[in-house]
Order: sequence, then structure tokens, then C-alpha cells
Amino acid sequence: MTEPRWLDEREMAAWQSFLRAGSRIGRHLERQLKEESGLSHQQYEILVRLADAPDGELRMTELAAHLVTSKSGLTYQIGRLERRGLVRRRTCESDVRGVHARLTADGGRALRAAAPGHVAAVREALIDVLDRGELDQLAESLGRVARRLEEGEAHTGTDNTPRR
Amino acid sequence: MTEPRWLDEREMAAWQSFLRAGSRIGRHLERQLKEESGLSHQQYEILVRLADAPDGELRMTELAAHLVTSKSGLTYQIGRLERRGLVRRRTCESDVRGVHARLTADGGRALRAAAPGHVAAVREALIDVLDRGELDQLAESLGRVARRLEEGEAHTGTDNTPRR
DNA sequence: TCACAGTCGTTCAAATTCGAACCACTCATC
DNA sequence: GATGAGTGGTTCGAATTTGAACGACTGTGA
Repeated sequence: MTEPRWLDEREMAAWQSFLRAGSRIGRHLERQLKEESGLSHQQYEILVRLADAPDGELRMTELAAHLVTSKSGLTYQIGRLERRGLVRRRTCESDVRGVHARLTADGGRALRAAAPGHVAAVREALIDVLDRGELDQLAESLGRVARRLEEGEAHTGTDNTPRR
Repeated sequence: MTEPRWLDEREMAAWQSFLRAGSRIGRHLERQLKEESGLSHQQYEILVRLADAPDGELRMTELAAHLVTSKSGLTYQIGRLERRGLVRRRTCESDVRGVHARLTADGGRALRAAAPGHVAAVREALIDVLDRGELDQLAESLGRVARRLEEGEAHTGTDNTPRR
């Protein structure tokens, strides 16, 4: 194997900033949500996806594709949310294997209650720290990064791989 | 409470890209490291910090400040690495409470063995997807974001708060 | 219509993570 | 030098995460 192309100083700076920002923001949001709404960020995202879904419900697999969990992780979290009455499970009529998850009225309320604080935290941590141009640039750059990886995930053996 | 300032479309795009890129890259690296080197990203970072340390060793607290774990998480991972002989612990002579962590020869070898593949993965996932200008912009923007949050963490009750 | 490869979601055990409680110690003050 | 607030790291239990294995089912092609 030939000598690898190490990161030069500027590349390293970008990488480190990305890493640090990612983890700090993650912590920031996690704490805020847990404290003010008793939800994990993971759970909040699930509720959002369900609320945004066209029919108000989603198949487990679709849900997992949007989120960052493994299939089993999703099962766990949905179970948790169901126990709290925020989400309900329903077997899919066209495919008995399938399961629809749907927001309950309580779930909707919980989401509406949590949203303002969460958005404020996102603003505080990221959005309001950057100007318009920086935001657009970020969306453009990281959007490309995310898209590439999502495509590439199709053929790996990971548990919850979308495999579209 | 007044109506919160929701995110407009462009802000949302930036936020979503950031989230997705972060988690996808995390998974990407985690998998690559685990497969090719048997290390978690967390562990890899620990080894890097120790290797870069001026005296080849660091206090647990210093280490925790750089990384993203809680104090207890660090104790756990260092224990793990120690069991594998990659790291050694030594009580600090100036302060009996303190503990120095230091890379062993094996640890150095493990790091050198893991580094090329890891760097390649970072390039593939992030660095080589962006051009020079984008990289600099990213470093600038997210650097600011990270710095702000790190400052703000000083007075929160989190476990491993750096508290400098 | 009969395999049969692939899909869906769950279950399982193992690994990791976190915060709170804790113990031993240090340091500034009295 | 005693005292008390604060630090540094570990330990503990609970929550979460993951991949592998599983059981049930689907859809396709012979």
C-alpha cells in the first residue's frame, strides 16, 4: 500500500470543526429536549416524520430510512413511544408483515409542545450563528455529502439499510 | 409565549443537511474502523489524542474535554483499551487523585495501522466531496458554531463539563 | 402450485452510554 | 493544622443501541 494522502492543515480544520460541531450540537439538543419535553432527539424526529407523513402514518422501514437508527433501534423506540401513548402501531392490510406507525392525538400534542423549544435550541446552536450565505453554502455542501453516502449505503450489509 | 420563529425553507435545508451528513458520516466511519481495525471511532480518537499529546500522555479530564464522552464513558473506554494493551494508566505523581493515560507501543502500532484506512474513509465521505473553498467555508462556519457551544458548556451541570 | 430467495419487523444478547452517587484527595482559609 | 468546599476518577444501575438470528410472510419463476 502506498503512503496515504493525509489531511493537510485546512482539510484537518474542516474535519475537526465538523466533528466538534456535530457532537456539541447533538449534546445541546439532547439536553434541551430531555429537560423540557422528556423526549430524546431520536424520539422527536420520529414524531416529526410521522406528523409530516402524507397519510399521518408510515411503515417502519420507511421511518427507519429517514432516521439514523437500525431497524431494531426503531422497534425499541416505537415501543417506548407506544407505551407512552404518543404513537400507535397497526398492521398493514396489504402486507401482513408490515406495520404502520401513526401519531396519536397525544403524540401530536407532545410534538406541538416540544417544537418551539427545540427550534429555539437549533437556532441558538446553529442557525442564528451563521449568516444567510453560510447557511446556503452549508446546505449545498453537506447536502451533497449526505446524498452521496445515502446512495452508497444501498449495497452494504447494515441492518436497516434502505435498499431502494 | 409568543409564536416562535420557525425555520424557513433555506434554514431547514441547512439544518437537515447537517443532521443527515453528520449521522451518515458517523455510521460510515464507525463501520470502516470497526471492520478494518476493530476500533470504535471513540477509541480511535482517544489513541490520536494520546499520540498527539506533548508528553505522550494526558490526564483523564483533559482527554474527556477533547472528546465527546462523559467522564464515566471515558473510564469505560480507557478500561477497554487497557485490557487490549493499547493504553496504560498511571497515577499522577503530583496529584494522587489524577490518572495519566499513555499510549503503549502496541497502541502506537494499532493507531498507525488504523490511520490510513480511516483517513481514506474521511476523504471519501467528506473531504474529497468538497472543493477547497467549500472546505474552508465549512471550517470557518462550523468552527464558530463549535466554539460558541464549547464556551457555553462551562456552567451546565453535565457530567464531564470541561469547566475551564 | 410449488419451491425459494428476499423482505418485514421483532427478539435476543452484548456493548456502550449516561448521570448520579461516591470515595479519596487537594487547596484555600481560618 | 483543622475544616470545608471543590476535584478527579470510578462505580453503579438504567437506558439505549447494535447486529445477528429468527419467524412469518410475499412474490416470482419453474
